Amino acid sequence: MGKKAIVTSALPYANGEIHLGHIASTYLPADVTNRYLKLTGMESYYVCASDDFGTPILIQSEQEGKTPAEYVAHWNKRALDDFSSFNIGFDYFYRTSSEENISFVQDVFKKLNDAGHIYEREIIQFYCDNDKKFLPDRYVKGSCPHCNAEDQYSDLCENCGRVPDEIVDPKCAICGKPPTRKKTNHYFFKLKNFGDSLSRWLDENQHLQKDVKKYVQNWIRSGLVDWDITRDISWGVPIPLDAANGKVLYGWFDNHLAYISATLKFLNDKGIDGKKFWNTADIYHFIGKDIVYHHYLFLPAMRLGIGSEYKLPDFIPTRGHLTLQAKKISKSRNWYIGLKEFLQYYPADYLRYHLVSINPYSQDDLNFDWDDFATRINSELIGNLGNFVNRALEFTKKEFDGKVPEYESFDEKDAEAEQKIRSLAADVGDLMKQNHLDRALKKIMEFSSHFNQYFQHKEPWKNGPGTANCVYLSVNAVRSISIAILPFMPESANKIWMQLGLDKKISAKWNDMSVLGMSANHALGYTSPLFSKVKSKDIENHKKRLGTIRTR
RNA sequence: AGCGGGGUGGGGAAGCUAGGUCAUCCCGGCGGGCUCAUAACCCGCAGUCCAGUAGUUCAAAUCUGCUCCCCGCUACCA
Repeated sequence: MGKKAIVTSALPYANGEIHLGHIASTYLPADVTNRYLKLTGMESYYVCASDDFGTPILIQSEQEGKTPAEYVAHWNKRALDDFSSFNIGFDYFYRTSSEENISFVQDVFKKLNDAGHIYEREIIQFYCDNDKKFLPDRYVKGSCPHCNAEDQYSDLCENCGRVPDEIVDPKCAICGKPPTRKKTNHYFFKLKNFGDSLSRWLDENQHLQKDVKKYVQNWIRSGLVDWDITRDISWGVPIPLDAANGKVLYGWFDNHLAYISATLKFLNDKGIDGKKFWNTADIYHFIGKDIVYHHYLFLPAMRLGIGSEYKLPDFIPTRGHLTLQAKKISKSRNWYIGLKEFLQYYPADYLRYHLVSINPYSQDDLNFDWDDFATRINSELIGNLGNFVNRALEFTKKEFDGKVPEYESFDEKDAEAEQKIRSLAADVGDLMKQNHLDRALKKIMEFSSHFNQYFQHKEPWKNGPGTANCVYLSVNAVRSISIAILPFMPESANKIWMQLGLDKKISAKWNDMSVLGMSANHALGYTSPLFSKVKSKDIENHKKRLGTIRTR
């Protein structure tokens, strides 16, 4: 690991609210990682942006009678508000429709074009005379030529799972009228040119997940297809060629370039050489498994295509999708939970705790279950961690006037407890470095559990010999917990810090959690339980809301 | 159809990439303890021999083959 890092996560598409699925696979893991990296003393920045362009946004904004720019401005702000209330701590949140990104993208396009990686070809596209629009695949519906299922998108039949070569009885998805076919000139990116170099990059990068690599290598082996990067619409980055005649670039050509352009804007404004920083930093792109292709093929190919002027990613942590009550998330069936809604019920840290603990470092899907949520919060977060923090601090208040006692010589159990503190930073840190955030969090819970046992066995309430040691070590363990959970549950971490009578915000670094930093006679602050329990009656209500159509 | 991932005590999950020290963790059940702590916490017990089958091996949940059953993905769709 170097000293600098840039952390990004998949860009939220600016046409809807953030829900639990978004944060579970990308934003939360990225945020936890960024906070961890900062805590270890690295200069790490978490940069993100709203993804503003594309046909769905154009059509939706028209239907709402807004300009696309107004429309995306609304969702950009809404996304940032929601993320902020969930303590996703972006260092910078920008947008793909920014001037900086547009000119950066056009510059990349020109460079790729000059290097011979772009060519022009005439293709036939569906065109709707009624809506006066070319219709990309998602906007044509019809019957599947393989299984005859009706009302299928022309790019994928949901019934048989195959990709139709030629959809039967095509209809415009917007107005329902049959489209015509029209010739149009499109620009293509020669992805074929990059098969070997992509394959080599995948082999050489030791940080990428093995299963994802295998998946992508299979794809390369079966032959890459050149990539159509053109859209015949008005809302996008204009292709910087006279002959392009107002055509724009496909959203997936421009959006990931905002990782770079937003970073440059942010760092240059701070007076840092952004390009130099980028090329000497560890680059992390956190994504969900749905966009593996874009990040393991298109994105690196484009960076290779401009001579690796900006380095390729070191880490592309890829995680699975979230299901709700074991069923796929679906907005139209109201089978989803908006982030904003969730935060009206429970504190951000509850969700952060739960989502990290059920989220492995793999492409496996993870399931959000309301009962499981309640159990985990009540028995683990509160019963184990919250209880230990509270009992240790309360006991000190009651029996030692709120002051950390002087310790005496340690017995075997004390020595073992001290050792747990000494090794915590390394134990948890090892897992963090490997991106195993779920296991790291479990390690912290094990630590807390050990101290519950320790406290129980020492029976300090009987005020026998060794009581002072028990309290001294327990209060120190609370301090360790506070630092350790900072990346995961920043609010609770700082709350504990204050209860310990330290500053308002944690100033310690990661390794400080393995130091006995609470010395004798230090006075604790105001203490109170950190969490309150999740009630089963509320859980039942939350479950009922799923799947029912809400009126607003 | 192709590719990928799974099937572990009543429920939910680890472990399996480096085979033995593995049967672990949480919930639930039963019994006990403690009373500092949010009826929290601690201790103990019952229950699986790790989908099935055939192998490799001194040794397999962990490797290989086959069978059955689940699930996900499939390029311009974020």
